[in-house]
Amino acid sequence: MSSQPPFPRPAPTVLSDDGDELQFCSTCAFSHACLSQGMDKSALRDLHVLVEHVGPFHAGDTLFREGDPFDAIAAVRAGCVKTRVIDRDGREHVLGFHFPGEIIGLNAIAGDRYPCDAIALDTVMLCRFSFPKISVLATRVPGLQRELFRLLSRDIGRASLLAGDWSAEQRMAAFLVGLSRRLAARGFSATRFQLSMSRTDIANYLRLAPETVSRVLRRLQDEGVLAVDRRDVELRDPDALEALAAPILRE
Amino acid sequence: MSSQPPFPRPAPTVLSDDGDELQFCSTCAFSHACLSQGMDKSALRDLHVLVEHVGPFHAGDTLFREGDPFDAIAAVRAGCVKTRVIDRDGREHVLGFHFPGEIIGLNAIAGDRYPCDAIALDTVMLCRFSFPKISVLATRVPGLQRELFRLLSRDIGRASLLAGDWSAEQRMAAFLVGLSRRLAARGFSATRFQLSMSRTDIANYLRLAPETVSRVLRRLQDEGVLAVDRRDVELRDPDALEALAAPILRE
DNA sequence: CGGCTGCTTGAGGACTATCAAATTAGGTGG
DNA sequence: CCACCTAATTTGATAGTCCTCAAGCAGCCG
Repeated sequence: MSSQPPFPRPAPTVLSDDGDELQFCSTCAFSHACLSQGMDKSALRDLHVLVEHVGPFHAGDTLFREGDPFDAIAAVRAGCVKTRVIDRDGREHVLGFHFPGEIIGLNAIAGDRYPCDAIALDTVMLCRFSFPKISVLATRVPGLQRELFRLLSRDIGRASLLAGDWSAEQRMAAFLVGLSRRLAARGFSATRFQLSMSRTDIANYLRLAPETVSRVLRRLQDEGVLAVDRRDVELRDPDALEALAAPILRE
Repeated sequence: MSSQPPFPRPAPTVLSDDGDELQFCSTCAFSHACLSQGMDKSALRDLHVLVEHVGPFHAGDTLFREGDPFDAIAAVRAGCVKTRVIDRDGREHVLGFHFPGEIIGLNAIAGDRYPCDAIALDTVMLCRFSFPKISVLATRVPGLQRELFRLLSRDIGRASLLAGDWSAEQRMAAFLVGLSRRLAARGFSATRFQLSMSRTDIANYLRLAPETVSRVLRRLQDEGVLAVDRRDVELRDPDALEALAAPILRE
């Protein structure tokens, strides 16, 4: 699964234009946000016409690769996507993890090529939006333009969150609290969830050694804050975690 | 200069509509970029009508403050602007430094308030763009929308640059190389320039202790890479610096 | 069952922060 | 113009956090 074109089309994606289809895709949360930005039903219909549902992808599949020509952003509809770059020395740098409802590809707009790889960590479904088309639509639909500006702007702030010189424990806490909130916002449990990424990926993302991740998790478990069993996590004392993460999350 | 409203208006800013004014303001480089995105002269004129030239501000002046209602982005026309947040423990976190031609306030679009403070480090002049107005214009002028998307997207990538776990020497090299390039792009010398920010600000921005900044600068000077005299810097061996910074700048 | 990969645990060392103090620069008033 | 005061910067000594290296362990799949 390595040299397929970016966002390979599945079997011809014919979008039905009925209420069901609209309702279904609104689970991608992008439409919801657009609605709240003042888009009306007809504009929403225009938006859905230019959506392609792609997937499923499987763990390890590449969704797009650094250097691929940029032509689309995508909303994660199911699963978890890792974005990363490989530097000249062959070292990986994990940029982020993306869950259902979140958009990938926004950092590609500045250039004409994707600046990073996107890799499925489990079974992933996407909603693919042609960027040229959505741009044109955005000129007609102010609510859509506003939502795009909002998404882009929010990612600027997010990117600088982990940039501080926080302790390993604070980073881990912020990571877990962030995960918990994002999953909870999609209707999943806020206190019990699975880590779809490896310890190595977490470590890389948090700029820690894998050994440190392991040690911090053990410490938090010994303190009764967490219960960890392989990739299953239970937040036993969310308040304590929030307190640790507070300076990073700025609250 | 502490409790003035954000972007205080100077004496009534009447913009002449003649060629001179257009030419002058194009030094803010925003217009240049818009032109290259396919905007025509008449659109550019529309853009300039909604610009307010504000300033001068002086070192230490606050341009906007975290929590101020967001209504405008601004292009730095002269001087250097620091953006920062103060966390609950009263500790400062420098988010970035912004030079002529660069835009501040983009990270405020996601909310209705500025998420950080902006502070003049020396004598600063701004071009202020009402965001509601520029948004409306962007729906009519695709080139402007494209440029805004591009600026936002680029900042996402920039924000994650320094997030890695780089050594103090690498961070400092990347900082200096970045400064050199940005200044060179505006026609200033790429090898000799002034640091408009204090050591403490540099340290804070790079997530280092001020003492470490001092030591790294000395080391680089002893190695003949730099010549530092207070806030004057000369890059004596730009290639060596580039080599140090390469993994951070991804080249 | 054996190999493999991913995770955990332990010991030692490197880098940078912290603390303390000397030095220098800049601004102010005489 | 100079002396003084304050803040910024530099320098030195020490300590802490986290990385690196190395080995042991556990789940997963053929």
